Amino acid sequence: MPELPEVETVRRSLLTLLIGKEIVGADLGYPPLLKNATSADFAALTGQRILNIIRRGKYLMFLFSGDKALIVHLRMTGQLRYEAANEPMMKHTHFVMELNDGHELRFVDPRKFGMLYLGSSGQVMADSAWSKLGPEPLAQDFTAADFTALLAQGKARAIKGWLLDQHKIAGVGNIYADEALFCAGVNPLSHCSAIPEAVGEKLFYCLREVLEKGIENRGTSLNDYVDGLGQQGSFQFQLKAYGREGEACYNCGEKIIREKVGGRSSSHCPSCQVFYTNDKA
DNA sequence: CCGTTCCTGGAT
DNA sequence: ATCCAGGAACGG
Repeated sequence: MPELPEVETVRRSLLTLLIGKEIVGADLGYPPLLKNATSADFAALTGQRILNIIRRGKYLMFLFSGDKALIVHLRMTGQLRYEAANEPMMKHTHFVMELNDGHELRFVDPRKFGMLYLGSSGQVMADSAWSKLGPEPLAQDFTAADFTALLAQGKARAIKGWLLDQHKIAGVGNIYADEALFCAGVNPLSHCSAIPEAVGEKLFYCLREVLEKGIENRGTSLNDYVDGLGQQGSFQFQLKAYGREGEACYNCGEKIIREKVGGRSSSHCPSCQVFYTNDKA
């Protein structure tokens, strides 16, 4: 489940390996992944050089010469792998970009949930949800005051669903949402606008902390996630809420429980995560 | 705003 | 054999 820290780790792991490389062949084996163009368009990347890789939320954008760009969203099980051309192709490899260094950039995605967009950088931002994303939680000019002001606009919506809404804040998924809420002591069902300002600020700093620690630890590898070189992260060993159902809370010893919030499983401590509500008792 | 859907592999 | 994981598009 690649979220912001995992996607950023993939970006960093690929960056120096790919910058300046020329694409000498491009094959899209499963065309439905490419949402706004054809496999012939994909093949036409041949001859271009890779200029940069940037990230916004959980989206990666590869910038090529010739004013071309490719947006890749890994969704649940997508992997971008830099592999030697003679390495056996993994099952569920859906695109291959041959490079002029004897390697290939391969996209592997068992569940085929991934999304690709191809075109000019302006086009791919418009065709994907890139341009509709909320602020980057780690951006230096995004402040606690900005965050609490946005939070207040969430009104009676459950904070968990709000954190997962990419239009509000970019890059947060189920794991880091649960971790941030645990860190801040906020129940996932809490109403956004009922969260006291000081607690909202704490949530902001907690969110940043778990995302930064996630990046420092090169991501959370629970099921499928690996970086561009196939290496696992280690943040799964530092999780305090996500996936700890039935285990003792590190703060109070109470058992962590899991319940559905907005259709998604949510792990939290029933004792030290406070439920803030707009409803009058 | 919420629920449903996409898809496969792993757990039960 | 059935259920579940869940990011985001889509429909209501």
